[in-house]
Amino acid sequence: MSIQAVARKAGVSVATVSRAFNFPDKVTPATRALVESVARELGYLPNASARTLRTQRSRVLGVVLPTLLNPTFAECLQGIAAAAHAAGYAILPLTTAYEIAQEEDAVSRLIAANVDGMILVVSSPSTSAALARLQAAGSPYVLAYNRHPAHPCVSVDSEGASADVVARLVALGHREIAMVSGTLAASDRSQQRYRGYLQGMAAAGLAAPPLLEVPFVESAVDAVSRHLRQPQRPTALFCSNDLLAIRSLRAAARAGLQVPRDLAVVGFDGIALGEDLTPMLSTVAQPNSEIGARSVELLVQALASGTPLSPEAGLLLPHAFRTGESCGPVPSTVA
Amino acid sequence: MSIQAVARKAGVSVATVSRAFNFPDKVTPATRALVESVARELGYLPNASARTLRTQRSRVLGVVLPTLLNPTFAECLQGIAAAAHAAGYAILPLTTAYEIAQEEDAVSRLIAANVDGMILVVSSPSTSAALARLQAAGSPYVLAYNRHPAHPCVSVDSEGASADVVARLVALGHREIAMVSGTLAASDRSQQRYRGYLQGMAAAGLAAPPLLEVPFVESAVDAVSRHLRQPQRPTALFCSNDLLAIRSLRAAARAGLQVPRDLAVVGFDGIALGEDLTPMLSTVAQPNSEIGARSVELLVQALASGTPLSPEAGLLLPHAFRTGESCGPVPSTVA
DNA sequence: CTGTTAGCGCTTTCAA
DNA sequence: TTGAAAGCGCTAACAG
Repeated sequence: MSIQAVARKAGVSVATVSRAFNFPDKVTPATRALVESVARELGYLPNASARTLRTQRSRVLGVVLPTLLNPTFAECLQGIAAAAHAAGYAILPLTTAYEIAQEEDAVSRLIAANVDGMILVVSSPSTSAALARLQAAGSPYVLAYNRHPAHPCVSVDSEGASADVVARLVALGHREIAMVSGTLAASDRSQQRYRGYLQGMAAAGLAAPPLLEVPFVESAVDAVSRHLRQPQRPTALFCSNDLLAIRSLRAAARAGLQVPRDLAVVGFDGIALGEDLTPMLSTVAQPNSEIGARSVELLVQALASGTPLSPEAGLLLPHAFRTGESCGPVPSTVA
Repeated sequence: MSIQAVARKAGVSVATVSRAFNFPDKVTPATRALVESVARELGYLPNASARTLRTQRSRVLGVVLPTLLNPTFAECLQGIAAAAHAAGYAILPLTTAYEIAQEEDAVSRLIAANVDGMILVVSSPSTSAALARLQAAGSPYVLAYNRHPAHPCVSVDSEGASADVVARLVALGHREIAMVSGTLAASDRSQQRYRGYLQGMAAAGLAAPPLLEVPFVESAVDAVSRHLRQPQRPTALFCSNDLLAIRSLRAAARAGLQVPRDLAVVGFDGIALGEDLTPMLSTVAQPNSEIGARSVELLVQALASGTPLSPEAGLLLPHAFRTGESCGPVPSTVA
């Protein structure tokens, strides 16, 4: 079903049909009505590939995310999809499984797909070849969750938030506060969060125990519960993300510890599911959906104005400490 | 960066460049090497829109899902993406938020995007206008999770699995088994699961209490906990999906009930996160990723052979009862 | 206000 | 084995 068929059946030229769709007020109401009715009758839908080829604009935004299996990114994508739709853009999401090689591949595929711009969550902005390629191609983009002075980013102050978490735990009487993280090298977020933790500990005059780095998330429960069985176990666990926090909750149970009575657990991300757990997860809630939406807005705005996005255009969105039930005062017997 | 530029720089015709990429053995090794090196040098990437326009094939598969906020579908999409990639296809996922109008809209957009085929999870196959439109357009498609004799579907035996859950609960001594479900009308899966539950109850000679239908998932905890505070409360809850089961776990705690000591809770879906909860969720585990992957395979196969997919080509994949910790025998004081 | 036409980048006959 | 050229469906000058 092509524009030709519609034109023929309506007895007008293809240009008129095109105008009727793209610039409704450049044709007489009568023609427009005629074209519209014929189009509907024929079930005509403009061919996106042809339009893209001709206009050099696809009205598609590429999205590069680590994984959709972490609800954080699923929530973010939700926000991206909604905002993009509202702005008249479609999205093309690709996942990288936290692998650098896949980041590059994703960017290539998106360029080949003629996306007008991209929103990406990369592992590490400073070392990303994918970003270099993007900049070289002059393709507009925004980083989400990442934070780097040389790129436009939409994120929260992970470092500050993490330091704040430590301060809260300290205020609750905790002094043995350990941090649990996934592979530090896998994401700049975890590095920032760890840095914030160290700052918080230093600010409280506390010595930070070694980071409990859990390379394979699958084995997190084992690793953490083993750690919790040690005699000088921490009284509080600050986890680099909510998925890890959930596993830590399980690790605590496995080690015979009751949360929050025997152990405080705090996460980071603010996934919706955390609110449904028992105990409800205490966490640093990021506005995941909004991070996505604002990224889109920034990008769309840049696309409309033709101005490339400068790093200064980036946004630092507010986070909130979500007071759940997995975090309480240190037991007096220990304190 | 177009094929023209590569051709010019390599001193060959565009046809040769095209062949070097699409039919490497239709050009001499020397020409191929030349073309490849020039292309790499120039950073040439074939323009997908142009190719699609010319060949009438996009090598893109459309995907229509209710939401990515339910890990079930995120896991499924993961499987779809992997299988599609392996088969040389890209995917274009769209979510409908369980709204019929959005299903139609999604199908339209995917048709306009020239997808070669679609995988969809619809609300109800028998009443879906989106499916009717698809069939009219002659576009190949597979339904995932849905089950209907008139369409090719990849799913599990929800009904049988649900009846089996009831049988297991009965074997554990439960007689007061209630079912918790989202809006029944919103999905054929919940209807099948409810039907299976009723069958299971009937088979055990038990009277089924009224279905506890929770229209708004947000209020599930309130609704269920209220239900659990009634004097003649059930001793076991069969939840139509894992998200509801997680909320029921919370509702139980809210009602002062300990799981599984005072109440058994069983879910349906088998989301990965269920295994990390405490208590670990007992559930009917569907092979979510495989459901996606097999759907792709079916579709790709049909695309390759040019044969339209018949309803009989559908697949019924095996499910497994995942024995977690949220489900145990009925306490002797009650039995 | 409407029509004619060139051409976006690519693949694919058809000839050489 | 390679090249010339048509044309996929659409939009945007330009002309009328």
